[in-house]
Amino acid sequence: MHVDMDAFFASVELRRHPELLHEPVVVGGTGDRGVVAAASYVARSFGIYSAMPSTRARRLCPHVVFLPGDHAHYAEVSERVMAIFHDITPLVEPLSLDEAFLDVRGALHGKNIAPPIAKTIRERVFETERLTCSVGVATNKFLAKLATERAKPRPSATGPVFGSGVHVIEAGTELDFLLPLPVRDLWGVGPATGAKLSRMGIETVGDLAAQPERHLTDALGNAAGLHLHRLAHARDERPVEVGREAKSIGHEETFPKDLTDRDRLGRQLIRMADAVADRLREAGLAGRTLTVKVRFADFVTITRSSTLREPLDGGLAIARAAERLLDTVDIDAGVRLLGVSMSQLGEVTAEQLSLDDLVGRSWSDADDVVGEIRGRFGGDAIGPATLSRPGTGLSRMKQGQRPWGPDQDL
DNA sequence: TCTGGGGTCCTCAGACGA
DNA sequence: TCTGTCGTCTGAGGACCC
Repeated sequence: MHVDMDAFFASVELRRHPELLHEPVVVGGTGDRGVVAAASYVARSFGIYSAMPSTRARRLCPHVVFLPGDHAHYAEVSERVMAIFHDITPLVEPLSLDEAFLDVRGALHGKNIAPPIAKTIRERVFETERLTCSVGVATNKFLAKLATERAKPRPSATGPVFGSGVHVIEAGTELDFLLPLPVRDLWGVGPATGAKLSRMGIETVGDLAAQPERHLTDALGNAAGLHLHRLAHARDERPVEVGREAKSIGHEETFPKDLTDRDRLGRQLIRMADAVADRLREAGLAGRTLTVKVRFADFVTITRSSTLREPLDGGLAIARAAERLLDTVDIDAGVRLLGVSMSQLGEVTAEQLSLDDLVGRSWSDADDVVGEIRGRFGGDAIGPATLSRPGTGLSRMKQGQRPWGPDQDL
């Protein structure tokens, strides 16, 4: 079973701003380089959809109401919704804040009671949160996700057209549902693979299913070819996975204007390293592989990475290593986006220190103390001195504070 | 039309040791 | 000692997802 909240961020905002209920509302980056994170159904009736550049959304609907978004609040709501799912079954695999897979086979006791369970979930979510969700029921994960799409409300000129909110693909009817769909509907077929398949004359899942496995692995590579061949035959044995652990933690930002000044970029890098270190420490993790990502003015994107002998979780250590990587990059063309991420994560055992302990200790110890001070007095209580210089216009930025593009100049 | 941010997974090439 | 092969690791980049 797959559950997906309807226009989640936008719906949460409409709940807080009922006066906007009949207005086109978008949650996303408000600046020229922002994108739409979620569009209300009224906004969708103007042709606005997620991931659309904010400038284009404004052109399509000049009176659209842009809201900057509140990631922390959405996370809280998400947690409560997930708790409702957990009341139904312990086998819940969240995919993002607004959707999850549920394995309800254990609740079936030999009977197909998934449809009533789906109905119950919708009712409970609406009763407790005043939010609607759509549910797909099928014999495996990817079909359940496709079923959810069929259950979703559809935007129209007069507002959203709500269906039953639940779509069930009965066992034995999987291929009837699947084969007529456009191949682009399959999980793993994006613009690039879609274009490649189209050049091979493959437009529908049926076309794909008719291909020998070898044709697909030759054209798309081993993993993607096998994966799509299986999906096209409605085969997906992936279990609902509970408690998946993060494999990387990173932070990246697009600047309102391209940067060419090395010092300014360096300060941005320190700020991002600091944000990543914060999140690593919160999770009790350290990373061995550091990656710096640079996107130039022409949108060409490169990464430079380095695997370190010792795992890092300190802001200063990460920043220093990141600066060494940045120094290998020619930034004259202008940098549009900069990012820092850590992977090869492992647990660390934290050691608490006081400032008095710091005399004669290492920078990693200082990072621990910084973490503790922020824990007690808030995230802005302490930070790298580089970021406090008058005139830098910089402040510490945590995940979600500017998640959908820059709002104003640096 | 001009493209965010946080991720995951895959491919490929090169280095290196057995 | 030299060569070839294989597996593994690393680094870079691409594609995809929400």
